Amino acid sequence: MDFHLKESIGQKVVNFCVNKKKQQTEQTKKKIADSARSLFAQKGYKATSIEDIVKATGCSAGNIYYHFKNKEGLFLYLLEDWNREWDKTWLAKEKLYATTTEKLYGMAEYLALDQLSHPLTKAADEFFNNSEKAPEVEERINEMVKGYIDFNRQLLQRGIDHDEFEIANVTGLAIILDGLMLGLNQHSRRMDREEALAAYRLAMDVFLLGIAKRTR
Amino acid sequence: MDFHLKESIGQKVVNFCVNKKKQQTEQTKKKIADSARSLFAQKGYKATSIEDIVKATGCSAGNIYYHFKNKEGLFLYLLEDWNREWDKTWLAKEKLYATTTEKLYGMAEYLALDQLSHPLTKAADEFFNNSEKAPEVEERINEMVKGYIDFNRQLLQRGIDHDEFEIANVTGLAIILDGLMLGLNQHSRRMDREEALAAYRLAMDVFLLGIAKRTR
DNA sequence: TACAATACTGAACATATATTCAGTATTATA
DNA sequence: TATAATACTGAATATATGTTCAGTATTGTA
Repeated sequence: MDFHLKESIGQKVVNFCVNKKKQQTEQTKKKIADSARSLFAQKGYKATSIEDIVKATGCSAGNIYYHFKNKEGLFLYLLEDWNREWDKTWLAKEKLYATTTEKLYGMAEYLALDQLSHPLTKAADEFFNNSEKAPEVEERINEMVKGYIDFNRQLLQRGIDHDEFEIANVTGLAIILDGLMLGLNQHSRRMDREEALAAYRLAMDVFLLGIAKRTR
Repeated sequence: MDFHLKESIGQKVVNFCVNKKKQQTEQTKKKIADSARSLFAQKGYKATSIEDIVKATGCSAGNIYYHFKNKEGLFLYLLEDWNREWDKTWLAKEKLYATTTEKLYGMAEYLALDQLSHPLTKAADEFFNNSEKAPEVEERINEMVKGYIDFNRQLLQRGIDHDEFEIANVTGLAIILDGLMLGLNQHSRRMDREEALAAYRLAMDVFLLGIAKRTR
């Protein structure tokens, strides 16, 4: 209405206007991400087409490619988003456990439930194992795997420092722990909630007994 | 040369002729299976096209469909062939080990090496996790998984009978053992021979300590 | 030799599906 | 208000690829 107002407030108005575009972008990006996540979870990576996402979001194919580099990029975004979410949730949850042993049981429980409510894991497996990916994507995946291993390694190291476990090869066991969770995840798809929880707990029982301090 | 000879020998000649066709079929089927196995192992399931197999074998697309129902059927054939091979090899190997503990270490070692030399596992994972499969195929896969679990269950049960382990939930542990091997398999793809062997051995160390009889 | 069954060919079919791009609409800037 | 930047459209592109089928060649049968 009054253009002098615009100038008098200056930067603030500009920021507001810029934000309106940023806001729109964020909103659209989120809408695409949410639909895509749900579809990937239901149908898997390959089986979910851009067309599917177009139908689910109501926005055009071109718009998806405006916000994401390509299908791979969209999926990577979801994976990284998921990792961020995990870090956040875990950081809050971790404090509730006193010992590393308790933390590991807590992690197992969370994984059991997260995987059931969050079947993106299935699509992730498909994506990780699919051999037709760009080198940069391969690299990004390697980093993610390294991150998971490192997470376990640090957890186990703290357990050693607190005299809970007796471990010589920490990295090796970090890999084994990840492998155990990874393998169980596949089996948990054929289980209901209670079975999955029991399986993860049992796995952790065995793992912990396997690395427990021995009484000589 | 002499048509009377044909008649005088009778059934034998007939069989010989029938065999010539059967022989041809077997030979072609094997050629296709071998090429396909190698391609699936290199490129993965989805990434290997019928066209690829056509080029590798030198026979036509139609011929592949003459011998196998479709691409899924061809892959299932390879999986079942692999299972048969495993059963045979294991049956021979198993006798060399006295205790179940030794058998489990033997199994781990074999899996570590087999998976390296036999990267069909990667394609198998892709295939198992792919959600676009016919119901009958799904069923066949479920049976295979059941078979793997049952194999472990029997192995563990024998260990219990011989007082080697202390296990309450045999089936649960059979699943965990399979999951452990499955998860390790994924990681072993990023390892060389020695690393993989060490990882599998360490995993079995932990697993066995985790289910060992306790001294009270 | 005539007929039947089996083994095989390869082009055509059907279709799915990631990606681009010329153009339009909306919003920011001066 | 004019220009630039950003957000978006949707049809066209490009192409890959599983599967079929009419027809041919080889082998078995009587």
